[in-house]
Amino acid sequence: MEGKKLISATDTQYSSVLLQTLNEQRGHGLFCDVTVIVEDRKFRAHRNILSASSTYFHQLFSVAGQVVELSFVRAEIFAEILNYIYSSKIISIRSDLLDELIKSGQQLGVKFIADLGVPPAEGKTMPSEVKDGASETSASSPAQKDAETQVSVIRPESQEGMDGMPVITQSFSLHGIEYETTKITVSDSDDEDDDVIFCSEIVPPKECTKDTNAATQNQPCPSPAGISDQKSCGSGGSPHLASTTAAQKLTLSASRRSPNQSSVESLVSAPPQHLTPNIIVLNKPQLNASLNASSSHQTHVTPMINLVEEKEQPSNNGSLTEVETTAVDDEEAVEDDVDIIGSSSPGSVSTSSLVQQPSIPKAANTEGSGVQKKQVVTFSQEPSSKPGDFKIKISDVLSGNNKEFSSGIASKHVAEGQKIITLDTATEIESLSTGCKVYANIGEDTYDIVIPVKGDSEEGEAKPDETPRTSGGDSPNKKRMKVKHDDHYELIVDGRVYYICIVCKRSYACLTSLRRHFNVHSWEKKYPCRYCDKVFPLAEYRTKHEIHHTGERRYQCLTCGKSFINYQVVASHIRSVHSQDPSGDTKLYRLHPCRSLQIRQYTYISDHSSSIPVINQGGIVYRVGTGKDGTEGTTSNPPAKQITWDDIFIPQGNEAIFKQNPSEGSTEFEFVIPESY
DNA sequence: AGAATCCTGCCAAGCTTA
DNA sequence: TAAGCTTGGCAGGATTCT
Repeated sequence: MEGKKLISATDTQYSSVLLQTLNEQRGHGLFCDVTVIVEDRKFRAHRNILSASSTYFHQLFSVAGQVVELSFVRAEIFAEILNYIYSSKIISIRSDLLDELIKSGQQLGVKFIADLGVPPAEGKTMPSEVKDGASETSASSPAQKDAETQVSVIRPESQEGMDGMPVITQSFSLHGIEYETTKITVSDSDDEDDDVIFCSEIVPPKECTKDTNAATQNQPCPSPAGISDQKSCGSGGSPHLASTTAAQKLTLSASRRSPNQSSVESLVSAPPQHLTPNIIVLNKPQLNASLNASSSHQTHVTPMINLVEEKEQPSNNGSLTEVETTAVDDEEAVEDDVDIIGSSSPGSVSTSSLVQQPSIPKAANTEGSGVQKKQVVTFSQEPSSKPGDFKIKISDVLSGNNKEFSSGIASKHVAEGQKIITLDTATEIESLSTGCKVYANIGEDTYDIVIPVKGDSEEGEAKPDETPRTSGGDSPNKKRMKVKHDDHYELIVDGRVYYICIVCKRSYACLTSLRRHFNVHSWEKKYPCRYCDKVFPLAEYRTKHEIHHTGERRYQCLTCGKSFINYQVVASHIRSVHSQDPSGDTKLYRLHPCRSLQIRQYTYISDHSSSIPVINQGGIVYRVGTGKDGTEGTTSNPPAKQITWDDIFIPQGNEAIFKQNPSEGSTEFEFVIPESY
């Protein structure tokens, strides 16, 4: 059959064209399905691309949602990395950024960039020849330090055979060159309509003082086999993909904290297998912070390693300094319905790790040294458990002696004693949460986790309210359940439930408080000042801020009649001038109604006049018909007549027109602050 | 030191859903 | 229509900034 031939054709341009097209799409935000938040910038991208280019993203996207936040890389650097990912080029990056770029590349598992850190043999100069070999030398010492130079780094296609090693072709001084050629300005689109899921991390990456083995970083589909390659970074709590063994990680996080790693326990990386983190390290939540009503952003590492879920490496824990764990079924260790992932240093990508938030109370800080303890937890799956419902039982928790904390070092709240959990972890937890992870304080600094009931996962994903009372309506598609509210964990301390922000680990007694707080992370809503460019994550912040623009003085001292801008000032005035306690039983000040902007968009001013003023988004006041003409309640259809605030605000004489002062009667509320953590 | 901002428990009012 | 949820204001304190 001589007539039949096999013909092959290769489009040599295809890959580059494809990449270019993708880059263009990225530039237009087209088909972007992930938003990476770095510092204040949002980068839209395609998760497929990122995951194919970065081992970090590969793991991260196994569990993360559509929005991830990176805290270990600067926006400027990430932009370069992203440009590389979408263009295969690094063009004219300033050499003084090279170190950082390389480091970030390592952390993100972008092989090419990470390999730039392989020190050239000559050290200082940027050789134009191909570097080679996956040297294991320190990545932290990339040679170039000249801040005045820029370096163009390209990787000629002809170098394919070089196994991906970067080729630095030029080194020259071009300080003035703008590197915008390939820079794509990703629109900071506020895709609030996106089903945005926030994934954040507050843990600064640990320095990887040792080198990461560049040659092994690029594992698009990391497998356990690749894990060991990262061990070299262990001492530094290595960044990306550091898949050290559990023991290593624990040892790391426990015993070694890089100085710059404020507050944080290193995160344990998840196993490469998607959706199945082997290890979960839970740091002590910030319960103490909020419970102590003070949060200071202090660095410290609370020593807690509270829980480790480990898989297939049971033997590793033998050397643990802090925790011993037994393996637990890893199924759903990170529930896939949790789209909010606290992603820490890259190593923790796919874990549902809890990270010590940066703002750790001083108390927690100091206590660190003292609280460190071994904790032995074992997990058992109760027979009655539903699949996926893992109970954690404490077989032994070294009882910490709180008294030790009262030593000088110990902070206030520590001195006052930590609350020690007394509940039966498994049972109480089970009764309290169905939709989210639950932690229980199982020791003075140790919290436990219960994996969400798998059976509920279907609907649990959309279940906003995890409280058990959501009895009825199991319809998975309840409109009401629209939002994924996996923004918190529940922490049970002595039977009391606290809501722990999944991102920063702050604890809240009220879920609403947490929800409100969470916008600080997600920025799902923004509250811009109408007078300046500032934007606030909470409406109240904006309101208070705007007061400074308007100069409005709503707080009036009843004793002398002076008006002040806020409570603090009037309270201070009352204390200092009148030597009285403003928070006492008798009202010593009057709060006049807000004159400017505090009327909700959807509220009316309950005036009896024929028309009702309404504030629209811009703070403009309109009148709308009172009738049931359908327009009421909506501010979106601004009716004709515009009025001013003075039209609706009656500059009171002295009689409090607004008796309504929610604070009245609310000031006596007893804040049950759970012990003095 | 004072101002500005942030934090968090609580509340009330409006909105949504069953 | 009731219950649950969302939103935003308030108190009172803490923290950060100037």
